[in-house]
Amino acid sequence: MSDKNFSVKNADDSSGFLLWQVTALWQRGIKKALNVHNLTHSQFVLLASLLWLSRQSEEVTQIDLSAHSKIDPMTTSTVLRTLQTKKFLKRKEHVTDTRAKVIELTDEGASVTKVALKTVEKFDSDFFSTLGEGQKDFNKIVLNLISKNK
Amino acid sequence: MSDKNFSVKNADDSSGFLLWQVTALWQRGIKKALNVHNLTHSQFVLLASLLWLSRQSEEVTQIDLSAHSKIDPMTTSTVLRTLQTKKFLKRKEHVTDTRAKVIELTDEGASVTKVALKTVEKFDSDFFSTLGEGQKDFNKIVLNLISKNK
DNA sequence: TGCATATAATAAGTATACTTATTATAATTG
DNA sequence: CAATTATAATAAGTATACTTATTATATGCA
Repeated sequence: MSDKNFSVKNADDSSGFLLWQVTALWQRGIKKALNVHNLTHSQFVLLASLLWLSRQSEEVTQIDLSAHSKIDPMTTSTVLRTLQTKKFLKRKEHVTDTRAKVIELTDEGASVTKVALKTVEKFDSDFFSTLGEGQKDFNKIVLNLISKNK
Repeated sequence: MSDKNFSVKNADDSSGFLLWQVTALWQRGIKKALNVHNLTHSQFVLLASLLWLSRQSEEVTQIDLSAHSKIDPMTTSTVLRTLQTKKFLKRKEHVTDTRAKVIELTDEGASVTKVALKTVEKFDSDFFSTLGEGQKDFNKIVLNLISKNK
């Protein structure tokens, strides 16, 4: 069963493959959980980012949202327009920077986001519950990976 | 800075958000690394799965590849046709099950896969090197998450 | 055996996620 | 202050990743 083409005996020894698989599993779960709110995961992330950033700043732009959510600017633009169509947010002209758009949650958008936050937090709580106290270690490891690879 | 809508003080305490972010980082890196072979990550995963499964079985079908790679059957179908166009594999009629297609690597496909495997292993080795000996723990944790959530 | 059920593949449609290139405008600096 | 450089947004194009529905065929069991 050994093969010089593969450095590991089986896929379960490949951190990359495992990371990819667990994320796919997590994404499918989140997708189903958010389905009841008629939101995709990216839509939710941008809404939650907007809710978060709106607490500090009056004028949240698309690039602010892209930076905070880590969703690339083009995708951010596309998803925000979808969310505008759904009437969850408004995109206005920026007062001083005419290149930029100021994004604001509508009342409905804020409301949906807050409910969806509970859904996602519940899902995550369940998904990672098997880690128990080890969840803190998991977060530390992943944060380390992120900081070393960005 | 506290807000009853958010259960955590910041996004760095959310395992789900962290998982999503590190995977996005990993995916971007893999994408760039595989770019020199003119392969996407999904294409690579299916090719590597095919190389792997071909060692055990004469007749590897699309559903076999889907199950092994965890890529859903529809996406598997689409990606395999792209790989067929690239002449990296052939899709033949199954002898006994006429619903199924038998997938076989071409010589070029096998060759590309083997080189790409080295590229991916090198990338993963670098990406996870910061974990040091902790990589085994990481794999264990992730395997646990996968088995408990599937 | 014959039929209900399961399975393999895929068509069509929606929504990311990325790339490169473009437009418009800001900001910096010689 | 004019010229260069950087930035915000997005058009166009490619490739997943998923959903629901369909077609064809295989399989299990009464």
